[in-house]
Amino acid sequence: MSEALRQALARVATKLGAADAEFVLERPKDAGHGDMATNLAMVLARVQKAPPRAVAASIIEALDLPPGVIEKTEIAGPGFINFWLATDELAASLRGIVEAGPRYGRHDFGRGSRVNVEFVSANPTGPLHVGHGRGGALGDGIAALLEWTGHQLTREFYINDAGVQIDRVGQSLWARVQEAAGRPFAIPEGGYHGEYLREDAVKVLEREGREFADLPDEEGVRRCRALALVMQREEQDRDLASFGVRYDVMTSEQAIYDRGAIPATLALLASRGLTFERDGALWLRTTDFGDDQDRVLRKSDGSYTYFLPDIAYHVDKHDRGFDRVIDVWGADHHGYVPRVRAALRALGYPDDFFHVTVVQLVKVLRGGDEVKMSKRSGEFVTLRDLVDEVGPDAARYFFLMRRGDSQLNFDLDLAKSQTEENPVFYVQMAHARMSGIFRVAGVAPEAVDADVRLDALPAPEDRELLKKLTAFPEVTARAARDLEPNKVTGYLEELARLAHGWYHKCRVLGEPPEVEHARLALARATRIVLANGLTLLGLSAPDRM
RNA sequence: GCGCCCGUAGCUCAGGUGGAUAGAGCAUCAGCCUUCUAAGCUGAGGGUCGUAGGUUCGAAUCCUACCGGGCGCACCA
Repeated sequence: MSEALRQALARVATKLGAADAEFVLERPKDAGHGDMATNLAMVLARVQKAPPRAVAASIIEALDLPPGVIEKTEIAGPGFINFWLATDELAASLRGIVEAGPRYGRHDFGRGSRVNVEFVSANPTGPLHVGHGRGGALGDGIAALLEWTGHQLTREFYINDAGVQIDRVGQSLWARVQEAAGRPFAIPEGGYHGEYLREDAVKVLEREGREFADLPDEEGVRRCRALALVMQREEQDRDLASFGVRYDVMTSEQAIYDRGAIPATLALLASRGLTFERDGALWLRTTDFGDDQDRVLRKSDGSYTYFLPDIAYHVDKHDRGFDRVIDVWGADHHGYVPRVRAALRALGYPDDFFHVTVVQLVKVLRGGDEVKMSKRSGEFVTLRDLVDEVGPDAARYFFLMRRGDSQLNFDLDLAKSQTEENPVFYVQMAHARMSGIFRVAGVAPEAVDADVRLDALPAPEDRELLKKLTAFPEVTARAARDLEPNKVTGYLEELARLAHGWYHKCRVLGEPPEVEHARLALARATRIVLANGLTLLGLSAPDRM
């Protein structure tokens, strides 16, 4: 409903000679300011060199809208124009929600755009921790938002299976195999001391036989490296699946090497004159593209830095035809952003091709105290433990409800509590209550048509709730634009609050037939929006709790 | 030392890209309600938007400096 108004205002701006005017059309928090308000007059006042309130009057004069949309306009404050919508317009919105059903809130403005969202991408060296969980929830939420707005989307996981770290896991696992066979052993320098490798070693001996431990060290390490890789990947996939995250593409770093992409990328950079030699190493001139120092691609000992395969990987994504690539990285990698951006800029990719969303660290709280990550005690660190304790819905919701770039306090007690203070519970309960009305009435929500007159909704709560429902498409659009799923959780909490209040105040069943029918339609629409929001975020929308 | 992120009510956080008297939830206080699932309603108190300057009709929002917290700063991955 706001779209028609927005377009009408844009037409007026054009007529007044300011076609590119950037104005805001918003829903005022103060009910006294109408249903919609715009600052267009104040924006135009600058160009027109006229008092804002006078400009506002001429805007209203020039506004051409079909009849039955706006009931009243008003010039207020320094030059805001406030609009009150006609009730027929709201009734039409109610029908629109019910007709769109599960598609309500979707858009197609992203049509034709191919986007890749890469997230988690944990090293295959151990179990996922809570930070990965946050990256997983956020990456998946961003992906879902882009899908809802019509983008063609690929969810991708990058496996760092080629580096030194995986070698060290292989050595560490081999040591644990020796331990499990009752032999002297030593975890190598820089190796992995986690308990999980002990368990893996036992599995290895079960699967491969006791004589596996008798292999020469070199072969044992080599085979342990491969086994560890498979086992850790399986573990991670299982954890991600129980968390509701699935991928379209898994890309192996090793495969990029095997394909010869490394020398190819090096040649590409060199042919463009972007590299130079110094102190026996090969450098990329990233300072020409916004980095604060040049970066080494090939070390003086002839081996490559991690930077080069990373460039090759992004070149690969570009060559696969994506218009846009979004990487979700942990805060500990954010210093790495400028050099990758510089490299891609150097290759001539558009600036909006590459976007990094950084997730800050997660602090887990129990009983008000921080749960420390402790290797010694093996205390609660993994995503699996978290999901086992609070469930996948609460875990996802808590990771999503804050912006990625602020630090997150994950309150375990709150996440588990079955009270209104717990936002997940609160939102899901609102959905369950809407469902409960139909259960008691003995009718399916789908059987209730939305062909109602709005005068049949007598309470101000009816109208407030409906107005909130009509804001949902704007929320998904804005959340997708900003890549911020927390805008959806925030909206759902506001909607749930209104829904609970409405439920409490406005009786549905047993009212006069016209009122009962209209409120059933409103309950149906509310249930649709709550379900769509929850589904978008990868959460369940239970009918009873 | 340098770079990036953050700093808004007692707590946790919003704040639609510069607009109206800075908002919500929780907590506190005073009342009410107990229903289609108890997880609701009304009101009150609570703020130097980290600090100081600047930009302009207008700044929590943009710029500069400083303070505090976090992360990073390799020919590591």
